[in-house]
Formats: sequence, C-alpha cells, structure tokens
Amino acid sequence: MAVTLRDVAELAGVSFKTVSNVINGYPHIRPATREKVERAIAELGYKPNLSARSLRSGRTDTIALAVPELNLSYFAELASFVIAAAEEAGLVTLVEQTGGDRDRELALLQSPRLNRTDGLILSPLGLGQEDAPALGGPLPVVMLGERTFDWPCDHVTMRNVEAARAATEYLIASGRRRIAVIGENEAEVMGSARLRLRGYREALAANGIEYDERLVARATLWHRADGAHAMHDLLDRGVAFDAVFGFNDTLALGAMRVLQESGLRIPQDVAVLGFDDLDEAAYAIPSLTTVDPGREWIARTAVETLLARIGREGAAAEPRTRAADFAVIERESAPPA
Amino acid sequence: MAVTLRDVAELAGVSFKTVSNVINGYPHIRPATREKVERAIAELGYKPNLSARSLRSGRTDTIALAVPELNLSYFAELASFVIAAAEEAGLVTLVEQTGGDRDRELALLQSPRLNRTDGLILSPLGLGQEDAPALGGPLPVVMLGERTFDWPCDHVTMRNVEAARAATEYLIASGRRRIAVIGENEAEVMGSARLRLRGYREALAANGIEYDERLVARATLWHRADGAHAMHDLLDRGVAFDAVFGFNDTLALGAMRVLQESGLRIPQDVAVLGFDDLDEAAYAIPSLTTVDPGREWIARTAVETLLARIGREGAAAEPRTRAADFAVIERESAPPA
DNA sequence: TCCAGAAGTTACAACGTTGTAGAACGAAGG
DNA sequence: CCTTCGTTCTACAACGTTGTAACTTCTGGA
Repeated sequence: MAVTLRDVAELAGVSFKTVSNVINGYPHIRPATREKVERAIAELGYKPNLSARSLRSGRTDTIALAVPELNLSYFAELASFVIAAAEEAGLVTLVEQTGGDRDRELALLQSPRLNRTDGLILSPLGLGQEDAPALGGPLPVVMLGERTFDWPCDHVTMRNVEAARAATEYLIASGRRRIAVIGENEAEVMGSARLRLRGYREALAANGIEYDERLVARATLWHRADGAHAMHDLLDRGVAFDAVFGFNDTLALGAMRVLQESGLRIPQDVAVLGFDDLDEAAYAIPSLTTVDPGREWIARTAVETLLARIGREGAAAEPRTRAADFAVIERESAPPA
Repeated sequence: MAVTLRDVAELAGVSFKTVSNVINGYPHIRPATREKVERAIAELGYKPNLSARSLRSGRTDTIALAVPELNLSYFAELASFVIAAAEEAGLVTLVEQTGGDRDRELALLQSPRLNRTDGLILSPLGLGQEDAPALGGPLPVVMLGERTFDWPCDHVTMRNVEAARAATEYLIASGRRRIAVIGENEAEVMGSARLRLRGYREALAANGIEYDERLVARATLWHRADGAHAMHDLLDRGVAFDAVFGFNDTLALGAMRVLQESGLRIPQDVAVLGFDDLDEAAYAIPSLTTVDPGREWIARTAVETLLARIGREGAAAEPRTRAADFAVIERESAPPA
C-alpha cells in the first residue's frame, strides 16, 4: 500500500539503506546518487513512516501540552502560542485537557500516551508536593506556573505574586482603598489564586491598608459565570468597595457585567482590574485594565526549555526556573492616578 | 530501559505473546494465567510502546484537528469539544493551526505527520474545488463547514445560509430595515462569509428590502480588531443603519465596542446580532443576541463520523454530509419584536 | 479407551525504519 | 605496482509489537 524505503531504493537502483542515508542527511553520498534517490522519492511520493522511525530511533518529534480547559481563553491563547513555537521547531503538539483535576493530571503523567511524545508541557492545577515522584519518570516535563513545590522538573512561570502586588498597588496609587478580589480558592494548595492573593495582601500591607476578609470572593473555576456569581455575592453581602481585582480577565469581565447591571459606574464608582490581557480585554466596555503576564514569552520559553531537556546532554542538568516579565496595561476600567 | 512484553512474560513465566494476548483481550486465556500476567504488568509498571503497536497494527488511536487559529474563541471552544469527544472514544488529538491559509492547508494534507494519525478533522478556509485530489488520499478526512465543494470526504456542517437568513429575519421582525453586515470577504470563494451573506440577502429579498452594498463591511480576518475596524468604516462612510449583523460574535463584539464609543445606544439606536454563541457573548454589555450554530453537536458528530470512516467497512461508504441545528439566542443587543 | 474439537499457549514472521560494522571503490603516497 | 586511507555504499540486526498458524492440553461423546 504505502511507499517504503525499499520501493524508493528499487526505483533508484540503490540499497534501501542508502535512501535512508539520503533522507537523514548522511554526508558521504555522491551528488549523482543523491539526485537519483531524490528523484525517486519525488516520483513515488514517498513519505517516511513515522511510527517505524520512532520505534527505531526513540524520537517522536511530538510534544504534549496539557491544560485545564481549552475553552478558557487564557489557555486557548497559550496553546496557540505553544503550538506555533513547537511547529517552528519542527514538532507537533498533542493537546490534552485535564479539567484542572489532580487525578486526571496524575493519570496523564502515567499514561502510555505520553510515550509517543518527547516531552510534556503541563499547566497543573491539582498536583501537590506529594506528587513529586510522578514527575521523576524518564519523560521531560516543563511546568507552567510558579515553582510552588519542589518538583524535579523545569518551570516556566509568570510572576504571580509580584504582578498581583503591582496590580494592587496600581489601584491604590489611583486612590482606591476598598479593593475587593475575586478568584480566591482555598482548595488550591498553592496555585495562582493563592499567589495572587498573597501579592494583593503584600500590597495592602505595604500601604498600611488593613486586609478585610469580607472583600474576598471565592471562585473555584475561573469562567465568566464564576466572576458574575462572585460579584453577586459581594453585592449581596453589602460590603462597600471602590475597586475589584479579578484574578483573571474572565472573572473580571463577568464581574464587570454584573456591576453594570446593578447600576454601578466603571470606573467612577468601582474600578476593575483583571489579569491575563486577553484579546477581549481591550474590547470590553469599558476596556479592561489588566496585567500582561507575558504569555507568548512563556509559551516560547517552555518549548525551548523542553527542547533543551530532550537533547541528550540536557537530561542531567539541574531543574531550571525562568519567570516572564509582566506589565500592568492601563485601560479604561481602572485609569491611572 | 523501558519495560517490554518480554520482561513481563519472564516475570509471569509465560511466553511474551501470551502477555500480548492478555493485553489485547484475546478470549481464550485461563483466569489463572491472566491474573499472573496482570500482576506482573502491575509490578513492573509495564506500558505498551505505542510506536511499535502502530507500526505493527497500523492504528494510531490519534486524530488530527486542524483549525485556522486556536486563539479565535470559536475554534478554541470547538477544539475543546473535539478533544473531549475524542478522549471519550479513547483517542488523543493532535492540534494544527493553518492560519486559514490554502498553502498551509494543502501542506498539512501532504504532510507525513498525518501518518501518525488515523484521520483528520479539518476546518478549511483556503481550499477550493481544485484541491479535491489532495483529499483523495488514504487518510480519512472530515470537513467542518458547509459542503460548498464536491470534495470526496465527509462533511459536518452548520446551516450557514439558513441560520444567517433566520438571524436577519429576526432583526427584520423586530422592526429593523437598514441592516449592516460585517465580515464579508470576497477572497473566500465559498466560505462562511459568502454563505452568511447569501442568507442575509435571501432574508432581505423575502421581505422586500432592497440590498444595499454600502451596508456591507469587509473583514478578512474575524478578530475583534477587524470588527472594530469594519464598524469604523461604516460610520465613516456615513450610511444610516439601525442594525448590525456580525458574521461572528467576535466581529460583533468589536463592532459593539466602537458603536458605544461613538455614542450610539444598543439596541435603541442600533441592534447588534452575532453568530457563534461564544461564552463571552452572554457576558458582554449589553449581552449579545446571536446564533447558536450547534458547536458541541458538530464536534461530537465530527469525531463520530471520522471513527466510522476509520473502521474497516466504513472506508468504502459514500461521503456523507450532516448539518447541525441552529437557534437564534435572544439577548439584550437585539431584543425580539 | 479413543478421537474430535475446543481451549489455551506458543513460535515465527513481519511492520519500516535507523545504527553499526564492514565491504567495495577510488585516489594518493611510497 | 602495492599499500593506505578516505569516501561511498551495503548487509545485518535490532526497535517492541501483533497476526497467523501451529502446537499442546483439556473436555466430552461414542
């Protein structure tokens, strides 16, 4: 059925190993031979069987990317960058959705699927310190997200704490004092929610503002609906606030919707600030002031780091952590001071 | 390094083929033997080498999904559904981005990458009738999008024309007469833009409203920025309109932003209607009236169709086209009559 | 008791590729 | 003219799995 090296070899009148050598760029081949072979390849439309190649060589030229959900814009945009960066490096990307569930994340790490893969870029939500052994396998793993645990793998992270602190200080500098936050999730041992909350508290402390628990609204998932729901909670509770910091843009946008429905003006009555700088943040009404966490850099760096780890010599190197630069993007929902 | 069938067989004290038989559910195996083998598998943590399995069996249990860009919310949500449906069927999904570019779509179809795949779900933008031969290969392909060409493969589609017509008629029924559209793209031979435009024109014709070219705004890409840009165009041109039909939600949301900036009230001055029913449509201010094209059904059906085609007997069957049901989702940006 | 057939297990041969080792060839040096 | 050495090509043996076919071992019926 399919054309193999042997078929090409026969047509070109050489041994099939010579064809293999041509394909793999083996240097000692006469130009005439190479040309004969290439002509035969073109004529037959030969395509190497990648399963056979992987079996023999151990390389798959495939990476896996595991994110909680692809329909969260943040992860969609991240995936888009990762796939593009992988493609540039000649790799294809297998996308898995974990739902942010620890069991599914663990199952994935054990899964035979991954042996058709050279490495994994994982954006974990559920894993904890006790899962370190699961990461000790032979498969190179690059974690996205703060190095909150001592895992034996590379990390590429955003500066959650610093960025949340900077965002909060930005609000404080613009004169806000009662700053609500949306997105806290105590179930997460040490995920973004915890870190961003910490940054928020640091900023308050540094500015002599007391931390008020009533201003903290929970949201286990970070969809729009969760942001809307959390904002309803805040309003129902009747606590006064003059700003809202959503732990991601989606939450902030959902919250903004509810604020406007209830007649509050943004930013006059309440300033709103998000986190992620999604495409849609710029087009919301009002446009959303937010934190650009350096998504593209993170994606490119993750692929690069994984690639380095895959290379023979990289396997032994010490785990490395690299953090992206962030920036507060000033827009209408929270104008600068 | 890795554990193989042989290692398991040795520990269990059987031939390695018996282990293979256990794994593949071969029926004639004594319970005692099966148990011995399973214990050995568990003890050694054996995982089958999927490359070897593919090489031998020809199956890869992997499908490819190719979309223009994953950071367009529509495709992100679609991909999310496809990956989930594939996962349920025990398949992993390889995601490719084509940029909607004909050359890249063609290159993908020729690519050896796909031979590590059992089939492809393709959301094409650039391909035309002349590319039919490229689809005649041995790889099963399911096309997403209207069957506008006579391609030798299955199609799973949304009812672009009917849905656009229904959407336009919805606007007409609510009293609008000067309905602008955003998203036309004459470069596309027969893509969604053309089809939705046709539905729009059919609705106008059916209601005795004359088609006015000045109400048509182009947008080659369908990002937010393109919708904003197109709306600027319309406003600059100075044509009067009392409604806007964006060919997708993203365009509509971008347009809505510009409308509001320029002081027009939605829906009092201008009604806005989108297409796709993205998550964000419900949380925009005002919430966006839109068309739900049946994305989840499309994703599930695409996987199902591909699976049927992959099965031995399915290969010969006639190409099939299946269309999703749609619905106009009434929200604030364009209230019902 | 023997035989037929089913149940349970195994041996062998692929699948298509690449790594290793070495053979054949030609050119250069003695 | 023979040797040596680099260049160019080839033969062989894996990689880990599954399909085929055959070989044992049981079971039940005559």
